[in-house]
Amino acid sequence: MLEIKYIRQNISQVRDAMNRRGDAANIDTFEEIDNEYRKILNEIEQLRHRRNVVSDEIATMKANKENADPLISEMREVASRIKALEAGLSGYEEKIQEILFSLPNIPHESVPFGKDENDNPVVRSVGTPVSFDFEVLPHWTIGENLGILDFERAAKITGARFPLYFGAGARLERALISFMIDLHVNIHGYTETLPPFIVNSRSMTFTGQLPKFAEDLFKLEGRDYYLIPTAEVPVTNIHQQEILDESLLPIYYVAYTPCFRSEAGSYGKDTRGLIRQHQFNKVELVKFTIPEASYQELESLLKNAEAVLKLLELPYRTVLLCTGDMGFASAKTYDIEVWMPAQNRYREISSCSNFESFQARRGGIRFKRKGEKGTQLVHTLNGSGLAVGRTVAAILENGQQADGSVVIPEALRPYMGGLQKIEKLKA
RNA sequence: GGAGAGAUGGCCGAGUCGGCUGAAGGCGCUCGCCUGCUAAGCGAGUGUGGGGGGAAACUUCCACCGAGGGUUCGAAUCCCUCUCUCUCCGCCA
Repeated sequence: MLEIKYIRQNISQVRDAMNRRGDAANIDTFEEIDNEYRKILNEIEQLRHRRNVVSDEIATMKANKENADPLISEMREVASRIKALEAGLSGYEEKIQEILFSLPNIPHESVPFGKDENDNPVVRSVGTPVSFDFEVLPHWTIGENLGILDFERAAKITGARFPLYFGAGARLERALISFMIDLHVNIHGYTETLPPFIVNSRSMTFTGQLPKFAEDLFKLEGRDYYLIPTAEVPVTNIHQQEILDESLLPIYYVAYTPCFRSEAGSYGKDTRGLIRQHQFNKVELVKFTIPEASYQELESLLKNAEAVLKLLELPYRTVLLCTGDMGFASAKTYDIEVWMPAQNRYREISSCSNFESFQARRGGIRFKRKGEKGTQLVHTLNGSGLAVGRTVAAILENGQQADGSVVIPEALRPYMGGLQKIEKLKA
């Protein structure tokens, strides 16, 4: 959410920014409604002032045993007038709230203008895709052949887009989670957290999933509870409505959680394999920082996420999302894309964003500087470090051998009980 | 699930015949003074959001005592609903 004061004072810049993101419709109605709102509010405040003054007079008159009846009957009318105006005002208030909640963040100046993912510049490419001298198989085939992935049975249990792992596959998923968390905790200095996997609508609103993207979420029937689509939601909300001491910042959290997404509107996309599931595991990095440090923190966050791929020896590239491809709440986002041999292209495996004060404003996450009065909003950042299911897919495809086995990256072997390659389970 | 208690400012904590309480007091914090020694003392200041005025320091008005309604000329104080927290009992991984 943007600051209403900022919008009022910089209406043309905001309109410009919304245009760059491809939607400025709300800004025009905002100006109109806001003016009307302030007009009414002004009238109400004058009446309230009058009421406050006269109520005091009534109090003193009563104390002096004087007759205050005329004033009281006058105030009776003032009160009903106020009530009527307030009823009208709340409509405008709601409308303004609605617009504020629907406005995306303003892109940082370093974000290139663009329409969609084709306009995302590549920042760097690391590692070289291996060339195979046999027919490259997609990870779902590899996994099914090895007996470690079973989408058919998963569909029986639940439905489409759910994973079921066996044996070394299940172990691989678990190993990756531990490996990633250990790396981020021991080497990168993050604090491990294990948050709730279900959150209320307030938390969803603070991080930006609600009210605009409700259709992407799974909601629990009859309750104000949602399954989290990412650990970003519960972890960022750890500090909602708090005033943090400056000395605590920056705060780094790493959290493993399953993620649940309805994937509405993506029918037909990535129907096979682990790429697009209703439930997947992810290790997420979240930072809270002072404003002036947030962009350098974004760079280090990105490096932290990339480090996972480097250690797993998976080829990847990093792209900077253009204005038209960025997420709603983000001011700047890098995507990390891993090489998927069977698809012969790079696929997103991490997304690292700086939200600046967008989430902090919604969630009331502030900090206090020593020696200064007042509080300031923190900047929040997060990034996947990494999406685990997609990492499994990448390992299966990049590590596949002619005989159908899959070589496990060396860094991961200690987490696999020393296993070097995954071979077909005995039937 | 049953029975109670409670939600006030950064923190602790007053505040029930509704009216100079935006909120006593304490702690913490900031600035200044004092003090020659990591302490103590003294003075002042110290919530958030919004509207208006001012270049600014600042000033003025409105709102906010868990949330939302209601009663009233007037509510932190009375009534209703909800949420959350805590204690005891039961149940349970």
